Amino acid sequence: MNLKEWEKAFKALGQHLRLRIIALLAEQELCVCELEEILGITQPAISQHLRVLKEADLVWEEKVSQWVFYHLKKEKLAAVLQGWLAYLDVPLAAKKEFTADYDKLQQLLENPKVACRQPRERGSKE
Amino acid sequence: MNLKEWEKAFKALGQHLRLRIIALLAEQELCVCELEEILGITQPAISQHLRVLKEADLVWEEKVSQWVFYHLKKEKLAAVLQGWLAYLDVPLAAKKEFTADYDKLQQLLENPKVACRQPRERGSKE
DNA sequence: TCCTTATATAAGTCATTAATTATATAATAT
DNA sequence: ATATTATATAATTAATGACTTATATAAGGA
Repeated sequence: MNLKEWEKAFKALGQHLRLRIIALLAEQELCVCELEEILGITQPAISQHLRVLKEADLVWEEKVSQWVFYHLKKEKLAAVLQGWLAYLDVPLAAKKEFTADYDKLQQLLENPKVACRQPRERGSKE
Repeated sequence: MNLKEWEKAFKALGQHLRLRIIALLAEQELCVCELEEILGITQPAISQHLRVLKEADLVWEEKVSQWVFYHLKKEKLAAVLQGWLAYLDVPLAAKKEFTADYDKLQQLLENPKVACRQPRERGSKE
């Protein structure tokens, strides 16, 4: 997982209809026409939401004759969410995508140019 | 937690700058001017992203003289993400916000009007 | 074959979000 | 007081996103 993938996944989750779709697919796989019935929105709207979920790799599709059944990738979803929490426990210095940010932060903390760190040393960096 | 809160939290997480801010605050609390330095974007942009995170209840602010230090609510974030995963394990019938959806789904499954469920009974509802 | 059903994609519109510039507020320092 | 620094809010614009209608594709049934 990298930042871009997490962003895409969280974006996919950040929409009420898609959260509903996920909750429904968590119960069982459903085809587009069933989601249409349940959710009461138009078929293209559903196809588009499903595409967003698929591009975030949170669902997979199974074509059965003329129908397409969508399945939730529950393991993947858990890996994404728990993975983000675990990632936050990695020290900033060890986060590959944050080396530039880490360097900037070190400068700020070590350099007495920054007034907000003067009076009493704040924060956990001693 | 309810659907609206989850939607708001996921929306707040679905943006690369906010993910970066969260990763930085996971290391230690930072004031707006420090985030400005590190992220290299304008101060109002940062304030606005912090507001989104605050409205999703993922950060808290500590005013120290003229500075405002932002802290990550890591426990809350974990509760949101793990809570969503746990919620998905609740049977649809027991999800209070999904009773209408559940009823619709039952109709679909019990009613032989729906062609896609005819050939072989698909899905886990037997 | 032709018609119907299921789904996807395209194009257009409207709403939401992100970023900028400008301004307001609050605290400190002179 | 006045000036400076830090932050927030407002207003505007630009970019995304969601939804609609229309159309394309694919499969099955008459």
